[in-house]
Amino acid sequence: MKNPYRHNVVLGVFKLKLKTLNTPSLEEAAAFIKSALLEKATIIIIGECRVDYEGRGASRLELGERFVVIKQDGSVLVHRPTGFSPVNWQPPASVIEVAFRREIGLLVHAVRESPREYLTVVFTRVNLVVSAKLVDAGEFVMYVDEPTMRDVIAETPSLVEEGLRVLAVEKPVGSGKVDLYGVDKNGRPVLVELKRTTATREAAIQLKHYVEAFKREHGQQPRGILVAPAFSPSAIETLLRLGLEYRHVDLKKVWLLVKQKQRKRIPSLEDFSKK
Amino acid sequence: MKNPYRHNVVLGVFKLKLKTLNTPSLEEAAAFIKSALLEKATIIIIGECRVDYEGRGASRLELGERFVVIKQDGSVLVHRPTGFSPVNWQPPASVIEVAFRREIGLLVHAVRESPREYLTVVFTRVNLVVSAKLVDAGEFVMYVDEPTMRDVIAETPSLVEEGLRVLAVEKPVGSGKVDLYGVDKNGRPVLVELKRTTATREAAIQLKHYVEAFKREHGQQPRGILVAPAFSPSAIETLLRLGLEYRHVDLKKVWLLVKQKQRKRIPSLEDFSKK
DNA sequence: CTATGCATGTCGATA
DNA sequence: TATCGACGTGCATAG
Repeated sequence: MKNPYRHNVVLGVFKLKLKTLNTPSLEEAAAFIKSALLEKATIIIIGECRVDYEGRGASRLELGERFVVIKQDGSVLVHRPTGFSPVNWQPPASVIEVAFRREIGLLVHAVRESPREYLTVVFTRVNLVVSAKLVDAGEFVMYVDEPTMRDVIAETPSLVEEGLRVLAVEKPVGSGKVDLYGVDKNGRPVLVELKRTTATREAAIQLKHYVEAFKREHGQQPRGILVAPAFSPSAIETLLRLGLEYRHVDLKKVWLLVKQKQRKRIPSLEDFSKK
Repeated sequence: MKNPYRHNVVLGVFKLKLKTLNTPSLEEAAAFIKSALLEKATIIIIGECRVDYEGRGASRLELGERFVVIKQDGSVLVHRPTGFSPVNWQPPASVIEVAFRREIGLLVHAVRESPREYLTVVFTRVNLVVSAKLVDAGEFVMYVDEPTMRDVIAETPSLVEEGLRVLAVEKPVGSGKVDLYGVDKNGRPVLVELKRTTATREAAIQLKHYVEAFKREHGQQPRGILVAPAFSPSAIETLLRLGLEYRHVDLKKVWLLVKQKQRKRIPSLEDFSKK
């Protein structure tokens, strides 16, 4: 047989280089995957497998149908048919070995140093293997996130309080950095801690830490204001108990200001959805 | 043409039901994916795409080659050729729509309510589509995690301190729960906070919160002990400043005790790896 | 449903 | 390399 792979198809040589291998024997699959690893391709394996992991934690996954992804940087993902998270994985830069063992099956072994971790996938059946050399230089921009929110409020401090003047962002205080530092209309120092999502008790405690560190370092008691779109009950209880303040911020207002700054309008997703 | 799909292959009907579609037109891909969605299959699309997201945040990903997974429960993952994390995603139970638009391309639109979030993938080229009905009832056991560590130490408190008696696990204190509550050999109350990984300043602050809440509720100052395999410098600094204690715990010892309790030995991964 | 805390969290920035 | 804090964190669990 000239070609050791059944149903082997090579497509789009000049663009995405992609190969598929349908219903191979485990031995054929092993050869195909080894070759794809040498090419540093992204590999997707669909079939029936068991998974063992040992490292920072330890787990065992019994037999079932899943798909396994080996990426071009050595990361490995084992995905079940439901759920966002992979059930098992190995981070980038893992060393990957593939072997066929007659008595066991197709082994995909990923090892990582520091911390030392092992992931072993044992396939008892392979339905499909895909190998693809993906080229992806597309820019990724997250344009509504915590840094954005911080910058917008730094430029428009009235969103927090009238008369507030912001003097620094990410000001080092103690062993950390407070999001915003400024003075209020009475000239009193103000520390602002920002949360993009609902603020928890932890955020209140974090702010308290900054307030105390500031007092130790500057000998002056600053106001501490926690700014967030919402607050958990325990956050409010803790804030009041610790003598701190809080302000709601309307994320929609922040977004509006962000979009005003961005000249080129980003098309709404509604434009794509049907009426 | 009887079959609207080129290179359509149906395999393993009695086991994993899998179909592939090679180098389809965008229109063919749309039809194939719609059909697969009706079957509630796991779908993998490999090709060139752009991605927009808007919801809790907002992002745009420019053109590049990726693979997109639509799982049987409505979760969507957009993966670049490197990295553990998907660059974009939609959680389970999202509503998915697929459409072909001559001027735009192949649209995969995933919408989620509460919070309202949109994900739109626009394919300009599709190299491969895979549809697979995966059946996965395999049990997943994580046998070294924080609850395990807590239970082991609860049964063997000498790992923390000689003479310590544990009276409660997950004891409610204030608005949270402390991992272990007990009394030392002198009858003084002890609160133990456990970390499975290196303890940070946050962990120390969390423990302090429990100690203060306990004092408020019981009128008695308890000892607070942070137990972890390692401690960051700022954690130690904070612990000392707050009058708290810390103890190293050897995870290997904990594992040994776990494995002793588990009668059936879990096979080592070394058994699979070559000599 | 919200609130809370763990996670093999991952990831990026920084010292 | 280790530490630190954000994350569209996800996720289970308790109330």
